[in-house]
Amino acid sequence: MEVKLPTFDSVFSIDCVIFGFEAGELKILLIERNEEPFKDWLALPGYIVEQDESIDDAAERILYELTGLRDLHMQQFHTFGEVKRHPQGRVITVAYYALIRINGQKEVKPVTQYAKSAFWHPVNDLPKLAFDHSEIFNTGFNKIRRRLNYQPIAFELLPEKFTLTQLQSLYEAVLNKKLDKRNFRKKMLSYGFLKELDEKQKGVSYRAAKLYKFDRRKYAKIFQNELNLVQ
Amino acid sequence: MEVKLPTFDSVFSIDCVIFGFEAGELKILLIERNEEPFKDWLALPGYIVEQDESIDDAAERILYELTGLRDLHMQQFHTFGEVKRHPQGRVITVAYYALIRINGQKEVKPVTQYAKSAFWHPVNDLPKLAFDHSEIFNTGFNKIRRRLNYQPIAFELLPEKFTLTQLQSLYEAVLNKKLDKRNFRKKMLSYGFLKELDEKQKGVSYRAAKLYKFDRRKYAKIFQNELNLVQ
DNA sequence: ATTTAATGGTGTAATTTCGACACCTTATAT
DNA sequence: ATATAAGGTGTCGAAATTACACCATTAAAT
Repeated sequence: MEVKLPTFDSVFSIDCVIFGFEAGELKILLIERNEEPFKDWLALPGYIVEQDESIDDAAERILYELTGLRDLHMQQFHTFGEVKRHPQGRVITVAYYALIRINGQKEVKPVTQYAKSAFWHPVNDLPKLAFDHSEIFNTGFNKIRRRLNYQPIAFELLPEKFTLTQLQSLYEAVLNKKLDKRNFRKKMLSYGFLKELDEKQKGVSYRAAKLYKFDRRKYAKIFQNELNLVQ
Repeated sequence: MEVKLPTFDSVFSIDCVIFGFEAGELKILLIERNEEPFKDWLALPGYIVEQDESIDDAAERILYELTGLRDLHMQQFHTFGEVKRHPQGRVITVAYYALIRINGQKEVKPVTQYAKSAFWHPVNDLPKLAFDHSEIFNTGFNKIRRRLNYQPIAFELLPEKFTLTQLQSLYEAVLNKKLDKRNFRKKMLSYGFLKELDEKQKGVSYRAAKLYKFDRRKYAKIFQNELNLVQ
């Protein structure tokens, strides 16, 4: 049985591609839709912008309502405006991304009923998503893959204290290629924005690695703008 | 006397930052507005997206109507969605840029009455623009400045046949720094996508320079993606 | 015919960066 | 004590980058 739904005119919406890194894998946040169209499908967290909020504010609000996550540093990356991208009417959507630390984050959980659930899903094995969300994801993934090379975004995905091996495996996951351990360490340390801590990794059944911290102040001092972080 | 104007609800618009290069200077296309608000102000070419056209199509149409230019390769670069950015209501605008050859282009001239005139203006000396168009311009300028380093966009701004000095002065104008002549030539030629022609510059009162052409095919063969074009 | 003015066009050497490559060390579990 | 698993480290050749200065060519002016 098909449900007949009202159509509407011009609407702005926001869709979010939220990246996280866990167990050596890059993941994104998906929701299970609880509304037509595409009820029960998996989708990117997204919803409609209100009249009296900026799109940046809307992005924060919508992500919170659908996942319970707050205060992420979201960044707009592309606007999708094909006429038929939404079956019910003209919806132009501004896509945002954010990078977050999965560990230490409480469980993600929708606050509204528009979504049944929210969860992390590896980027390597994504199902078909609602609307044009697969395309939105691909565009966003390409953006951060490139940005990884000239902006220090990796550190937003790692815990505050991390090992060089973790950092390297994050680069390898995003760029999808193996990097040389010695060259990677040499280069990363040469920038001078990694602060070596007096602490070591805990709870591993092998030699514990030194922990490092990203020193945002030093980074800002060294580079006004940006740099080539890898090869 | 103040004119009272109707307000409206959610509206999408497009604004265009069209770059050109002439007489060693980088320029953009401005229009003189013929409508409230900001009647008589200078502004970026821009207007409202129709219900039944994609934003990419709208960008092409609007640019044509306001400047008479057609078939440019326009690219979206950012969406501006502050609540108060338009005095009459909620207008979210998607900004596009394009790079074009000014020479050989017929004079730019609006086709509709929304604009009184359209003309090229050097980027170094821009007046205050209507709405948030100064901010839109700055964002766009930063984008192409970065893109110049890894994509062959310079050739869209130059005539089809150009000298190495012209190419260099374009890079200098966009990056706003002096480059070394010998190193610049060495590097550009080393890529292998510049085709040396059997022709020379004409009409100059000094030694004529060799002309070159950008070989798009070779470029595509050599680089699947992109590269660092300068230092 | 000669000179002047303006830009065209070219090479080398020192330095830095990149990339390939392998082994010993340390901590834990058994 | 031994096995296991990852941590951590240096060198050398190749390639890329940077700094740097002078002669050549053309047209215009004299």
